[in-house]
Amino acid sequence: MSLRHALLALLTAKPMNGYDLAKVFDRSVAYVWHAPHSQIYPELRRMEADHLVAVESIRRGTKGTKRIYSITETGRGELRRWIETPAPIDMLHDAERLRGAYLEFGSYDAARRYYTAHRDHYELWERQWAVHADQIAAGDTTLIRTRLAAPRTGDPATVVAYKVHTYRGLAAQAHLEVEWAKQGLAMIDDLETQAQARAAEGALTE
Amino acid sequence: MSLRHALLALLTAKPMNGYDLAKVFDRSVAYVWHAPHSQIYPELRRMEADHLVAVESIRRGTKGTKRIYSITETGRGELRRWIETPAPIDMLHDAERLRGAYLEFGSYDAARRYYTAHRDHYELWERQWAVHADQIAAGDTTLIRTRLAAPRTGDPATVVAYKVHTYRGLAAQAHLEVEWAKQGLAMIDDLETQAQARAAEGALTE
DNA sequence: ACAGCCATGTAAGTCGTTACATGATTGC
DNA sequence: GCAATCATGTAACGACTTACATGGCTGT
Repeated sequence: MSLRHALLALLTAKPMNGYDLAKVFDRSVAYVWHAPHSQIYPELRRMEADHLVAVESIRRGTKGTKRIYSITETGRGELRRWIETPAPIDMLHDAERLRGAYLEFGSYDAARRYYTAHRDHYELWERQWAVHADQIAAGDTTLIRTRLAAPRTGDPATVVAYKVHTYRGLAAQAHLEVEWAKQGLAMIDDLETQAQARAAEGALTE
Repeated sequence: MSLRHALLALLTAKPMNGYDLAKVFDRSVAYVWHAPHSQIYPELRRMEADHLVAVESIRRGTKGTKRIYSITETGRGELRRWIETPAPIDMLHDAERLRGAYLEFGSYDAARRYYTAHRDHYELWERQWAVHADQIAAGDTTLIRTRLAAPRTGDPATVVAYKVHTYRGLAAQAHLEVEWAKQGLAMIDDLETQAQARAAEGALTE
């Protein structure tokens, strides 16, 4: 139900149609939860059926309609419930780490490619998360400004602080990932030279 | 396809039936990738259909049969391909972090519950990952011993090193999560007292 | 007129979750 | 005889992915 709550959270800033929601999503929530528009549209329909959002349809040309969603009281209640109710942390499904634990099935070069890609990936995300945290801290995105200006938003310092702490936390995690990958690369060099040394010794003994 | 590769990796140690595989899974791969037996049995059937594993059926009572799976050459090829081929890192779906970014929809106490649960969760996992890494480093699990004794296992030091580095990495990540949660708890105290101070000031001014 | 963005979807397939279901063997 | 554990599944549902599909509006 994460997508649902993410969309509700965005709609507390202001009413939006699916397209705008998808765009705003990509520049905010997507830093923790990715979703393509093909998932957003049907989810909004389901949320409408569950009365979490209300829709205003606007004609567009002869056939098309633009659907503007706004959060309902039921929707706000669901957001509150979502945070107030303790939620078990999901079971682990770390495909990346799984590959990392079984690199022995490939060559040393494949292992190097793995760690290099890992390092590059998290170097990128470290920057992105850090920038995003700074932007929120500075009130420097349209979304956060709209959100803080919206009625019934609680203490602005609190709203900002939770997000900043989350994204700085992610940046710190990413930093550790980068360090881990670099150590991995050094480790592979050691493993390979040691394996070669043993192979050479074995050849002499034979 | 992670489950598939995890099962193949386990079968390089020795042939096993679904039940044993599920048990061994829980004490090894499950530290990075969770799967219940209800997923393992059908997956093994599919892997058989794809010739990644071969089966020996053994009668058991009048009706039951025990199915012992072993990895085929095709299966070993698939493991190699899995590691040799660069794989894109999955899109982010971090439900826990999403909740963390939107704690403002609940009370300060709900936020405290969130961070407390987060801290406890990762304290547990930090210990588990660290212990698991140590056990592998010491060759102290049945699986790793069987694996190292199995034919066609490569350099034992390499096999062990990849896993130890992975699990120590996870332990380090978990440690950071714990620190992050503790900082979160301190942050909430600050936010709440500051919000109360502002509320009191507002009351005076009115 | 054409490109680029606005706008909304559907469809097929894969993977994972939770709950249900059944029977055999072993040790006490 | 009974409990624990061995052993193997099915079913319904929910969530996510990738690809396909269609048409409107806007500026040059």
